[in-house]
Amino acid sequence: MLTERQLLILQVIIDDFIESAHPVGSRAISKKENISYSAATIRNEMADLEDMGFLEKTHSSSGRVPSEKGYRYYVDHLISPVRKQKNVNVIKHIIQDGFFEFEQLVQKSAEVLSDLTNYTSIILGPELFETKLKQLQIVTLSDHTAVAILITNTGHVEHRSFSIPSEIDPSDLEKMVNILNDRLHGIPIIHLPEMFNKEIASLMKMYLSNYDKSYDYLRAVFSHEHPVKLYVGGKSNILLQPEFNDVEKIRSFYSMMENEDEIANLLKGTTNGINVTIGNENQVDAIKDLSLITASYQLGDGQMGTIALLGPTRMEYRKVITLLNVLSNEMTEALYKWYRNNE
Amino acid sequence: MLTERQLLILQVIIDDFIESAHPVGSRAISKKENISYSAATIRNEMADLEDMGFLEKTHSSSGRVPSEKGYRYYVDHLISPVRKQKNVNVIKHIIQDGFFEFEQLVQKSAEVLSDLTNYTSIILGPELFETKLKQLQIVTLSDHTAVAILITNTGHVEHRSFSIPSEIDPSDLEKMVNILNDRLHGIPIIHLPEMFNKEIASLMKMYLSNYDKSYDYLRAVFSHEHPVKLYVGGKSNILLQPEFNDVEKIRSFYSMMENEDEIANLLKGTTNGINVTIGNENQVDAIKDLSLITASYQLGDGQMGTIALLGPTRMEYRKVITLLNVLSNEMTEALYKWYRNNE
DNA sequence: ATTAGCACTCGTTGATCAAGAGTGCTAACA
DNA sequence: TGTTAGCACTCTTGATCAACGAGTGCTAAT
Repeated sequence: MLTERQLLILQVIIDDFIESAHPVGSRAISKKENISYSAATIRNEMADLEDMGFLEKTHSSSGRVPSEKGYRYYVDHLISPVRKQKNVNVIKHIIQDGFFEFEQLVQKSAEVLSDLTNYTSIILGPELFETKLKQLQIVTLSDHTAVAILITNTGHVEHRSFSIPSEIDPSDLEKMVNILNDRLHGIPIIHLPEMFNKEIASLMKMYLSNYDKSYDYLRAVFSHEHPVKLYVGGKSNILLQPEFNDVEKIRSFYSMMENEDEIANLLKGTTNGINVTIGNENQVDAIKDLSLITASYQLGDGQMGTIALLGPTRMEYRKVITLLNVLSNEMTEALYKWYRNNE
Repeated sequence: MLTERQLLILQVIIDDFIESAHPVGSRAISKKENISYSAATIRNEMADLEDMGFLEKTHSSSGRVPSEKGYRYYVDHLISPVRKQKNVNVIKHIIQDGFFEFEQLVQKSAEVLSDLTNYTSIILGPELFETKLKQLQIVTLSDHTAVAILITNTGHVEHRSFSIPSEIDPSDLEKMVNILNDRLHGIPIIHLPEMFNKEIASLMKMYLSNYDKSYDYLRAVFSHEHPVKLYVGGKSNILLQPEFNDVEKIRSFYSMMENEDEIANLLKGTTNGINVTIGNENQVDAIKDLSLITASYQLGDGQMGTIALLGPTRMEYRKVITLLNVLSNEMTEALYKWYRNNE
């Protein structure tokens, strides 16, 4: 168990290191306003904290650096009650500025978040558990081509082009759309793939040429795996962090960020509320020396999306957690207002 | 005027430097198979080439490095007639593998291009000079919200959500859509903004609430400025180039790449055919030490898009030019087939 | 329990030096 | 006259080393 004083010292050390990125020594700590002990005393405490695994040295006679365990303790116990930040108003302002589309709101939020923190922000669109198909439309562009448009009750629109075999009569196509609309209207998106497999496939086979591929594409549109869209902000902001002074690190970071699947994996399985994973706590290798903070937002009827910030383990946890809290609440509220009338 | 021998030496030096990224010395050149002169002779020629501005030294006793003028001459005169590359087949294969949508084709192409070269690829969607409005649809999601969908004759789909004032009757909305469709069908996209200003604005004012913003958004959709979409591939590939061993360089590169407007600016005003701009020939500051190679592709009736590769001035010009040639031709052809029937 | 003092450790910085790559120039050569 | 061998010179790179400073751990005094 940690004493009062150890708690204080640990907190001050981590705060200092988060700000300066330099190992912090006993003398520097003893000079802080709220510290009234001599450097020697601090040294003893630091040695103890190191024995307990909260601190580390970079070399035998260096100052101390928080270990992952240290950060973990800091996040769990030492972050003082969230106090108002100036930035909060920025976020509120952005969100309440009115928006006309989900995408807009999210993209903007991602950028603001990254600018406020200099970390990389990732926002995962809501998983559309309960989104329902509102309407399916097929617009023919010519005798041979058409575009299928799928509209959900939340205003999400997906579209795919495909070609029509020459044997087919446009009226047949129309008929098919009617049938599809009839059978699929109001069906939760998540159930569309089954519907396809069971009932619709045979129908499509009759009417569409190069059935295989058209089928695949339409299936992809309907599948709930696919339309989980990713919004990333400030990928280059993270380069401002001194941790990224190594080209090799930058490379591995960017090549991970180019792989959407991997990022989606990162955010998968995040629970409600704020969630912090530090360094090796992360499952994905590429970010084992980074920290990820996620927050979820709700979409009216329980659908969930995720906001996240990715930065060095030496992260401004306090600030980030506050911001994510505010943003997720604001987003939830704004989206609630926006969608509340949608069936 | 350059002598035969100087030409040969210049070419060999640039080829060597492009491959190795190291300043090349006289001894190394004299050892090449197709060179039968001694190092001393080469040195004399190199000094002359330097006097003429085709070569540079990194310091007083270093080997030579091509100057921008050198690269320019190399690109204009020394690139041997394009010979078949293995990679050509890769491209053909990708393109001819069939595609169902423009976006898919383009995104895939961008990735392949970047993978084949280890440079960053940028593809600018076609400017839709002659694209015509095929259909406009408004789907109501609820009493208060609706989504407008705009479909062009090329299968491009844009959509925007907006809110409906409570005073409006759905049938009125329907009426409005009918009117809009009536007036706008077949109108080239490029003319839509005027149409809006002149005729449609007053119409919308009657029917839509928060008219100002809805109007702005719909206008943005219709405007031809906006839908010039950008596809970027392999942003992290460029980090493999030894030129990018400096964190500051990487930062400036990435922050430019995050700014779509700036990239669009880069590619604006490119002419038909292949175009190479080297280093300071570029107008945009952020890439004054890079080279940009662009190629245009056609969309059936003369609409034009641009494919580009961005890399260090020490670029494999020969290979890149070949690839861009092939790809732009293949894209033009594929798009021609794809769109040929669209009205 | 705290702290002053001190010896010790280790990373950083800057100077020095040798090796190596490459040049420019001169003089000899075909 | 064009080409080449030879050599002195330049500059970068990498290694080595000493001085320095920040910081620690430990001991002894308060």
